[in-house]
Amino acid sequence: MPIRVLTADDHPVVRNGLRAIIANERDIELVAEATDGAEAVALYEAHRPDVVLMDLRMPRLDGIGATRAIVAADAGARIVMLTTYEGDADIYRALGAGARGYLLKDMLGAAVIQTIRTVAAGGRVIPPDVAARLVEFTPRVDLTERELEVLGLTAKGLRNRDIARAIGRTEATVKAHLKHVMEKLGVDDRTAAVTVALQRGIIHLD
Amino acid sequence: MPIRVLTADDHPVVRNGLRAIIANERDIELVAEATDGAEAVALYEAHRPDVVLMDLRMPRLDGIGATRAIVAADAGARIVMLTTYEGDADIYRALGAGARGYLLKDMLGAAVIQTIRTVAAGGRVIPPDVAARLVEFTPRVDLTERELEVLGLTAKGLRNRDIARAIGRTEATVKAHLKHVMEKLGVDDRTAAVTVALQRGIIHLD
DNA sequence: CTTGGTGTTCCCCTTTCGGGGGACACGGGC
DNA sequence: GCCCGTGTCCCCCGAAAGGGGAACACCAAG
Repeated sequence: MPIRVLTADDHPVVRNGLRAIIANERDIELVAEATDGAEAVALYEAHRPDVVLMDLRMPRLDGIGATRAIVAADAGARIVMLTTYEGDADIYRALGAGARGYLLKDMLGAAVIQTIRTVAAGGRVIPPDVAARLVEFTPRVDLTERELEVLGLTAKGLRNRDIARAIGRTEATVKAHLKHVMEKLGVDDRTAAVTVALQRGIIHLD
Repeated sequence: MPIRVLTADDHPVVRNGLRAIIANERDIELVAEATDGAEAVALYEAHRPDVVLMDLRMPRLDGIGATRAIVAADAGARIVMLTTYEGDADIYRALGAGARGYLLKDMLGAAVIQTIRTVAAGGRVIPPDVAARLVEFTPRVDLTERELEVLGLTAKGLRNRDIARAIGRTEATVKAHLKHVMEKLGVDDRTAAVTVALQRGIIHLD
């Protein structure tokens, strides 16, 4: 029995590429292709594939959300996040959501196939080459909900006073949160806090 | 005689996808695949393809630089930038560098084929659907070299004083440049200047 | 040649930030 | 019960940042 695979990516070119890569393997069968996270969840339910190759960035529902939804319904789901490197935070979140693997898009087709087989067999592919090392050198940073909220508003260019109004708190509170954020990120000004958080995937523009 | 095409993208998955899309067309031939900008320039010289499908973001030399180099050597080169939307500034730069088309990666394979034919025939494909509109609503912003330099250092989290030292000018000068940047971008603080510039592709992290 | 625009440079003044603390309430975990 | 993380708020003060001019060089157009 072949390994049944579902792909989820909003770029047709990427879907085509994965289809082409999989087509060469006799024992791997592409059962469906989703174009966004919501569709991925629906198609997973409909086909119950052995492995899901999921993009992180998608419309409607992103890869993290789709992974959470699928794993919630089927704890045994084998999902591989296949994306470009967008910061260590996304890796933590993907694995935290239940992903069994994390592949970078600059890997060769052979690596994709290899990963599908490994994950289908119940294994995990926590990038031994790339992410693993990056993760070693970048201590994990956990911001609280409030800190994340304040940082997000800071990224929009709001002043402490306006952030305070936005969240219904005093400016002193906002300053305290931002101070903690800067400490955790190891920087000493709001602009650096924002760019570092963006690089590490802790926050996103949009 | 078939339309001879060269692709340039650092993601194997994407190259596979383009190869698969092109393989279905009898009159289009994929003559070579580059994995970065420098290779694209070399392969262009070696094969002189009719059309180049070029990614914007690549190692060593990016799509803009590769386009400039190719066009400098062959003014008649027909290059299509094929990338995800990363701000209007990149579109301006790509077209300014000599690209004949600008395709978004979320377009269907048919659109890619259509574009190849149009550009091969000497036409231009300035995205009639996406970029065109976005360009209408986002007035073009041109920052001077100095302003760009100051903004870039600001994004790294440097203080005005340190930026001043870095470029060998006084802090007052840096503040003036930054003030102009904020005016041009329509914001009133450095953090917003950075995030807006990032969104529009005027500057990049890394 | 003179005008006008652009890019660069600089200073003064007011507002906002960042860093050093510390305080108190609430909740879960040991 | 006690501790610790989280969230809230406060003070003080020096350091940055933002806003409003303004001078100068340069180049292109009238």
